[in-house]
Amino acid sequence: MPRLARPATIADVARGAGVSEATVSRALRNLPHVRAEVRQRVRDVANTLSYVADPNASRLASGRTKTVGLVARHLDTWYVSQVSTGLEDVLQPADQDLLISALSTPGRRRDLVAGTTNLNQRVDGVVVVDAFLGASWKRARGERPMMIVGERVDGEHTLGIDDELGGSLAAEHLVGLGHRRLATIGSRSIRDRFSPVSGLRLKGFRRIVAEAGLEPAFELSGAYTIESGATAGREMLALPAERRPSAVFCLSDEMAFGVLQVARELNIDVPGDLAVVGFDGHSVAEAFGLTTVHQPVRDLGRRAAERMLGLLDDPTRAPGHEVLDVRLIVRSSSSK
Amino acid sequence: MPRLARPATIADVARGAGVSEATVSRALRNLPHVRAEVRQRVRDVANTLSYVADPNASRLASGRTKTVGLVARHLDTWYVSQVSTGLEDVLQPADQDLLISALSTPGRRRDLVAGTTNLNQRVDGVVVVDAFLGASWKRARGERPMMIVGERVDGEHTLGIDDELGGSLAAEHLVGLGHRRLATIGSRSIRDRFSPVSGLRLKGFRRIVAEAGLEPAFELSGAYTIESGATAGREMLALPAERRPSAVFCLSDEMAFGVLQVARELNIDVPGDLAVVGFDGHSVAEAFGLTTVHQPVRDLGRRAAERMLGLLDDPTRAPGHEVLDVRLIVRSSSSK
DNA sequence: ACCGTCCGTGAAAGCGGTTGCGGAAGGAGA
DNA sequence: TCTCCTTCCGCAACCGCTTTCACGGACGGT
Repeated sequence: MPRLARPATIADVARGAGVSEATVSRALRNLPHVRAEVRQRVRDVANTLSYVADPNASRLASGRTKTVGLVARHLDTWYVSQVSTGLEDVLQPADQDLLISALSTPGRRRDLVAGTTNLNQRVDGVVVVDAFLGASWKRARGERPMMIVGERVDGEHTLGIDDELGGSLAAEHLVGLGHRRLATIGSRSIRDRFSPVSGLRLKGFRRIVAEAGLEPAFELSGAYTIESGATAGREMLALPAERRPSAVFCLSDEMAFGVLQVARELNIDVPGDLAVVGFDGHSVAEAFGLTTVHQPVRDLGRRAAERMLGLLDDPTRAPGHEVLDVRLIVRSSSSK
Repeated sequence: MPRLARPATIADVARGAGVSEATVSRALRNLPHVRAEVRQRVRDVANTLSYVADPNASRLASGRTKTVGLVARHLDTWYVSQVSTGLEDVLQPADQDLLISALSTPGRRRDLVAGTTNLNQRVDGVVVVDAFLGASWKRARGERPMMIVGERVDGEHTLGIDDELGGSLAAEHLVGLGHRRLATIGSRSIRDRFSPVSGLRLKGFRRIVAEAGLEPAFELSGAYTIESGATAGREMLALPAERRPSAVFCLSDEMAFGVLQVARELNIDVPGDLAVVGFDGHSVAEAFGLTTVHQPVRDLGRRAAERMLGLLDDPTRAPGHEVLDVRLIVRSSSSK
């Protein structure tokens, strides 16, 4: 059977089943007011013609796109790729497309508003990840439902982890091991551009450290990349051994990888001379024995998709924040 | 100025500029047969109304979707995420959307045919990555242009690296270091499901090894994941030291990570007791000092997108295969 | 001057669905 | 038997844009 040059249209199905186009439309979408027998006949005809409604026509007519948009600063990070995989896990079975849009491409850098308005008429809802909302978020949302992953914003539909708890878990672990000279890498200030996530992780970390009567010896900034972790690590480890921290908490696993790299280069024993704790539960963390605060990133994506589907169904659903579990995974980078 | 509840339509612009809808359409798409003065006036009106053509209406009317599809077996691999980033690099400036579709979601597993037909009427062209084509590829392509990344298929538009050369680079390096007992991890047979890429890499490796009068001591299979690398590594390293290989070539960096993990667990010195070479140029390979055959994955994505744009412009363009460079990056996992 | 071109523009017919509205058929209640 | 609902289904009006075709006027050539 040769492929039809042009795919079948609803008119073909209607003709084949001896009903009107309207009835075909209703039958195939499981709308009421169609006799069971007719519905089945329409289905059969549609099947043999391998008819599928043209999504564009359908979108135009109904106004619904059956697509959700994902906007992120960067697409090539582990975190974003995990979230989008989680989204697909539930979106695909629900017959929803996923349209991905980065805020920064080599050429230009767009803000969140531009990024989401770019999605106008293309998506029914958007999930925002790894793109912290500035003052402009209200405009950004526009008319359609929006889910925010990784950040808590009151009055919005958000989803994330308890970052402060995560930071405290790392601190408890290191303090419990007897470390007194502690460092953090990630973000110097609570107010910088990586807030609020960094701020919360640091807050939790500092709280435990303070309760132990200590204070962090170093607080280095970092951009969550391997490279920036290495840079911070180099700065930190250039000090003479007695002034060096004995343990470092990196706000992302990738920065921790950078630190491990530098430690290896400088022949500094991990965990003997330096204990390292990361944050994320990156898929290669286990391979390198990195102790880390694990967050269920793929599950964040799944859950975000589920709630998005709910919102598409009923946009008036009350906003709220949902928290998924974090846990510390102890490996050889912090204790033998 | 409050946001309009309903976005402006082409009729609004036409009215505002005192021309017909047809002229607006032509003016805004830079088609000929519009007086410069009129074109500018239309642009201005469109701007103040912040009018953007509804993509669905436009797709329906023109038949072009301005979207390219990406199909892959899995979305959460480093390779795919790099390729898609490269695609976005050039697609976004060209005002093309990228629609991503996985062949395997938790629920179901679809074949390539189902995967691409799922994209029917949604995309103008599809790029296939990490999804080796079986006998069904002819049907899979359907009507629209298709770019294949990472595999060479005669008569198709393909793009990749010289996998055989890559394998030989790894072998030359290890043989040159004096290793005599060599192992490979990746794919036992040239005919298995990871062909043809694995087969070519192994072929290149074996050729050099044979030229040195040797033959691989072990050829273990692996599924390109960290986990499978660890499994193979455990099997290989369980042997007494004198029967163990002194060097291993992993067909992906992630498998190499698994091997490094096991080596660390077993206190086997790398590279002293075991040299490890990977393949890919994974972003964390440097952090862990992994010697690897680097392939320009993001560039593969960029180039694939460029050629796809060309194909969309002129689908009759002659098919062909294009090869990007690989190079060996020597790090501490193979030599001090 | 006359005619054939070419340019700029508008009218209108789709593209392939969705949906409000009304009519016909059939069953329930009086 | 006669209303009055339901239930099922078709008619036709969109949805917002693209594109073919026709037409008037300007222009160049003879």
